[in-house]
Amino acid sequence: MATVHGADLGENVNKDCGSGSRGRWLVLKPTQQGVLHALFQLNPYPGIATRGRLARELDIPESRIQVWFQNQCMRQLRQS
Amino acid sequence: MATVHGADLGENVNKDCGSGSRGRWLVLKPTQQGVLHALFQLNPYPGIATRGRLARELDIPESRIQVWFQNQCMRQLRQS
DNA sequence: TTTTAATTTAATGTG
DNA sequence: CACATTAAATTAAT
Repeated sequence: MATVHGADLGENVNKDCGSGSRGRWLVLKPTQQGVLHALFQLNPYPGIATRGRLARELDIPESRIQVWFQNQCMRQLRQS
Repeated sequence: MATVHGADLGENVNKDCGSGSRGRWLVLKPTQQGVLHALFQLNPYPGIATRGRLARELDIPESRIQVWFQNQCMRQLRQS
């Protein structure tokens, strides 16, 4: 077995996100993705206030909200 | 990277699937995945007739139908 | 924006 | 057809 991706990241694959039922590393649940996607269509560039509220509502750190919106912008652009 | 299976996968990354607007290699569309998943729940082991009909309905080769069902079986088992 | 790393999925090969 | 494994793609995060 060739460990192609054998990166020694140790235990950095967080075990629980808070609401995460499956602790893979960091995966948003379909429900959370749905909310994020819906809000993205309304406003691709939410302010800190909106992000904070959303973070509390989805029970995930604001950092991830911000990252998700950034990645979503890139994804939308690369679709074309 | 040891190419253990000296298979000629070099240029086998099809450029256009026909129904796919983005011909990367071969990705089933959510619609097709939905149909396959639904049928899998009804019958995980469809015969050649059912596979053929499904292949024509989804407009994809029967081979891929068969492979998908095999992989789906594995996935269901590995869930636990 | 680019890259890295983890996960998933389509496909191949073997028993 | 079950099973292991590879290659390509997706996605979260730096």
